[in-house]
Amino acid sequence: MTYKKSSHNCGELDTGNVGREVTLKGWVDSRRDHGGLTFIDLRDREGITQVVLNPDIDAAAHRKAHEIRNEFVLQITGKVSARPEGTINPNLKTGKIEIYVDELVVLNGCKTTPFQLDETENVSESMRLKYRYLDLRRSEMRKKISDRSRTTRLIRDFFDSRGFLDIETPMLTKSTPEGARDYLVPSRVNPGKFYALPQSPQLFKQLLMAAGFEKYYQIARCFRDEDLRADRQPEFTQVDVEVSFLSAEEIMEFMEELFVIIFKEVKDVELKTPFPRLTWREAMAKYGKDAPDTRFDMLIGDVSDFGAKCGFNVFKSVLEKGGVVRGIASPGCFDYSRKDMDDLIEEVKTYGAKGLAWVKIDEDGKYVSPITKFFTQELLDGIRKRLDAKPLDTMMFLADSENIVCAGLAHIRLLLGKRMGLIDESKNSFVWVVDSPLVEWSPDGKRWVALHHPFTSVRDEDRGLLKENPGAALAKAYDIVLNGTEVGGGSIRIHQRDLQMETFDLLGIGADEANEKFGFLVEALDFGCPPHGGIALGLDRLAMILTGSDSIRDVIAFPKTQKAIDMMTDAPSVVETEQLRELSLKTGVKK
RNA sequence: GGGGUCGUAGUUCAGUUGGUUAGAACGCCUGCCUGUCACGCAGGAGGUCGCGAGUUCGAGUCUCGUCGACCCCGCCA
Repeated sequence: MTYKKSSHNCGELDTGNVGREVTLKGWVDSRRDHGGLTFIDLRDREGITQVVLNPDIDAAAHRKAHEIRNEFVLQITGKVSARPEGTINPNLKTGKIEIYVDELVVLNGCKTTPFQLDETENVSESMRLKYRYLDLRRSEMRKKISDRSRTTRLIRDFFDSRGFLDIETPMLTKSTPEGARDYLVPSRVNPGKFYALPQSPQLFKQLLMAAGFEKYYQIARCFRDEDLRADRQPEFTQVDVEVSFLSAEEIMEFMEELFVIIFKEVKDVELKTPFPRLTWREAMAKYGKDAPDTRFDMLIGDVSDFGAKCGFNVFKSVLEKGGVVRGIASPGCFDYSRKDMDDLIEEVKTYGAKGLAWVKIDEDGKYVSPITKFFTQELLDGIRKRLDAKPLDTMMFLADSENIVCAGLAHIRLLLGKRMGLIDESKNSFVWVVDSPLVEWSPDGKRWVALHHPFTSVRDEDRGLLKENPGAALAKAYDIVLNGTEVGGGSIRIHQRDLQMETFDLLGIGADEANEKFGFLVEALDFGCPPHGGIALGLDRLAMILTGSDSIRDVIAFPKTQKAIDMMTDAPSVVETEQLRELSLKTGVKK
């Protein structure tokens, strides 16, 4: 085999190179054998170049080409030629030229691949994940992974150029009581003790502020041992940011600059700033969730006041128990059959709703529904106005606790919004969701739990509420939402001991426990910790939206399945008893 | 922990009311072909219908169980 240095990649040759002797290396994308003449599309990361094997030019190379199959790895040397008239391929960047091969070296063969690497093939994901290295050769995946790399590059350049320090924080850290389940790592040197893999570098970045670094960022891997979803992996990447002395508003403006750059460079989209701001209460009331998809309207309306005046017992009894009645007008759903409506009812039942009431409006504006008899005309007209419903719409209502009503209607809104074509997929709708409650009541735990985390500061004007009415206290928190997906969240942190201890106390973390679990942080606050705050962006989710992917797995080179298994390596796996013994662990489940 | 969808050739799928030898496309193999680029033409190989029970004269098809992938609820400070 004669090794030769590549002179070009497979995507750059053009008519300007005609006559030159070149060497290319790459994979066989396809081979077209015409007996006398054989064409090979040679592919690398940059593109495809057609090479021609002609027995009149080199008989040996032409003979060898007969043995070549898809995905063989080749080194070819030959002369760049302009393609004959009528054989130019306009779909190829290099379509005006081709290479007449005088030396062909097979660098490696390739077995028949378990699935075709064509773009048109819709291969099952488990097959793709098992042979991920083949899946990643497909141009669609290559584009997604390289767009993600570009995004990462832009993020680093952005922070570096603004004086941020990239500082690494430990991966082997301390298990925290609150929040998600930790991945635990047994300590061999300290039998019976465990590290936790970080759910986020939260505490460390705050300590870096106490250390006086002022501006910190890190592209940090984080781990959560919870069940997976299309947008959730057990290990994921977070763009972690923390700054001293800046207000929430200043941090938001600063982050908007970053989003503007990313969308310009990666998607060539000009974002308008400032992004709209929505209070958490508004988001819940109008969209039913704290991560609203603001690409379309179809807003939820509260009709509890009308419900109280009607004769419909389902509404009245819910309201008497402190629940709410809310509705939404679904455009163009007048022709929905009984079956269609029943299907929608099944949808909302997954969120705990017991049913879904509906009133159709015909083209003359008349109400059609089994429940109209419980309402006066004035009530129905009032509801219709509140929901901005039009002829041929169907108004749908949920009556239940506020949480269930919000979740159910949010689902209906997204489902029908999508089905009715209300969502402009080309839009990139950012919105900041601000002023969220600091805590919410957990009926299960019968205690207050932090909506963000225990280090988030309450608004100055709400400090008194921590004791009087914790549920009404709002936080100095801000979440950034893109097209209905939360892509980041941040807050101004607590930087003084008193407030931190008071907040711990509210969350049921007593002084002793606080000292044991977070003593190092509380102590640091006492040693001149500056006011600080920050944000964490979900890089995987951002890349998912940037690349138009439906699943977070498409922007992660080696993701895990819904059962948190790596189909390629088969992790997690059983380990030797000896390994367990060294770690002072007992053998677990027998296999 | 719960609900749903799916599982048939290497891949993507079709398979009627339970009835003869389970099909198609692409891929693969052999041969022919000097202007193809989804090359073409001729021929060929390829199946434990995820797995295990059951019903039946007879099961890819019906029933139960089980395994796996995906989507969702719970969970994810």
